[in-house]
Order: sequence, then C-alpha cells, then structure tokens
Amino acid sequence: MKRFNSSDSLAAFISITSSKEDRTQNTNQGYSRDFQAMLDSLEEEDYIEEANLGSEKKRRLTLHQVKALEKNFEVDNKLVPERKLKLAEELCLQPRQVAIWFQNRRARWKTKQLERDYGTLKANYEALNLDYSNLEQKNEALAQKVKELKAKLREEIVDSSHSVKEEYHVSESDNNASVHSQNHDFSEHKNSSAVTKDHSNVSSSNELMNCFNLTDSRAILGNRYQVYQPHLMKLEEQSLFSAEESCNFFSVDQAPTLHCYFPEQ
DNA sequence: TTGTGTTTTATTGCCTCC
DNA sequence: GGAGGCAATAAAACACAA
Repeated sequence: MKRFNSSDSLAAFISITSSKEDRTQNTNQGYSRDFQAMLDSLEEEDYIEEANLGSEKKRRLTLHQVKALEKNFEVDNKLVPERKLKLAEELCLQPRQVAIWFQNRRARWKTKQLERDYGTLKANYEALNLDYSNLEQKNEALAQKVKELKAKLREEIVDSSHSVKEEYHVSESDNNASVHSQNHDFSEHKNSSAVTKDHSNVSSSNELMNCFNLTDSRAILGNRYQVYQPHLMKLEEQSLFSAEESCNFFSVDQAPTLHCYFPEQ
C-alpha cells in the first residue's frame, strides 16, 4: 500500500476509503467472500491511484462522518481540544478537518438563525401593520362623526340666533314700552325659548352640545348687543369652529384631546 | 452534455484571549 | 506570541434544467 506524505493526501485517502466502503456495500453484494476480497483490493488500488493523482482536490466527508459530526454539534457547537482529537480519531479525520467542519457549521447555523429572526420580525411587523390599519379606519370613522355633529351644531346656532333676532324686533316695535320688563321675560323663558327648542332633535350629540351651552347662553342672553351684531357673532363662530384645522382633533400621531373645546382645562 | 446556481470544504487575514 | 474564532472568499463537488 502506498503511503501519503501530506496530511491533505491522508485525509483524502481516508475519505476515499470510506466512500469505497459505502459503494461496495451498495453494489457488490452477492459475490463470494474471496471474490469480494479480490474486487476490494483491486478497487482500493484504483482509489489510491486516484487519490495520489488528485491529492490536491477536495474530498467530501462521508455520510457517516457528517452524521457523527452533526450529532456532536447538537450536543455542543464549540470544540474543546480533547473532544476534537477524540472525534478526529473516531472518524479517521484530521483534527483540523474537524475544527474546520465545526467552524463552517457554526457559520451555517448563524445564517439560518438570522433567517429565522428575520421571519419572526417580519411576522411581528405585519401583525402590527394590520393593527395600525384597523385603528386608522376607526379613527377616520370617528373623525367623520365629529364632522357631522359639528355641522348639526352650526345649523342649530344659526337657527337660534334668528329666533332671538325676531324676538328683539317684536319688542322694539312695542313702542319701547319697558326694556326692563322685556329683559325679565326673556330671562324667564331662556330655558324653553327657541335657543333650546331644537336640542331634542340632536339627541345623539347631547354630550357634545353641552360643551357649547355656556357659549350659546352668553351669545344669546348675556349681551344682547353682541347677539344683534353680525360681525361679533361671526367672531364667536370662528372661535368655535375654525379650530377644526388647527386642533387636528384626531391626529394619527397624537391621542385626541378636547383642549380646543376646553382651553382652561 | 453543458451551463449555472448551490453547497461543502478549505484557506487567509484579522481579532481576541490567556 | 500562540491558539482559536470569525468573516470573507476560493475552489471543488454536486444538483438540475435545457
């Protein structure tokens, strides 16, 4: 039998002989023992020749060697020198081959782990994205509702200012009989007057309406001159409704607050 | 059969630790 | 300073479609 000088050649030889074992197990069954021995010896010479010629070439580890290495890797993916030597001896490999195999195996494991982590992160992101979309839809629905309620409220205030104006004209044409008594009557009926008669029509917006009760009362009852001066009324409305844009009531980035409706709070 | 992409084995260079 | 780990890379082996 020829001897191998370099460690690479030896490793190649070991690999080849192992491969030969695998192959003969598969293909040469059924021959007599003597004939089989002869075939083996002939084949071995061929493989040794092949190994000598191609000693520089890489040789893959046999299935048995890979399985044993995998099993050891599962136990511990790091090698201590004693274990490395023992494994190399058991599997007829160079200790360096074992070390290299573990190194490459760790690299493969790391790549797989990164892929797994990426998959997990991706799944989490998708779930979060779905939640976000749902919240955004709810947000839009709520914003729409607020818009509708504001429109109703605006209509109501316009109606009530008209009612008060009419009442004023009636009292003025009463030959200025008694301004004092007029005020008294008005204040007595303020709760049942035209100002509040339409409130029942917007029962769904009662809570929101309450936000404006004080403002309504002041506009209508507190200072009559203010009520009858259109430009002042306009200012009042602006303070109530033009905040629509600046308030950003249901901003996506910020939780909604009622700051624009309750400045003192 | 051959071209091409993937996997496996091995090398190199750098870094860290004892 | 040597041993060992890691990242990057080369190169051989392998798989597979055309």
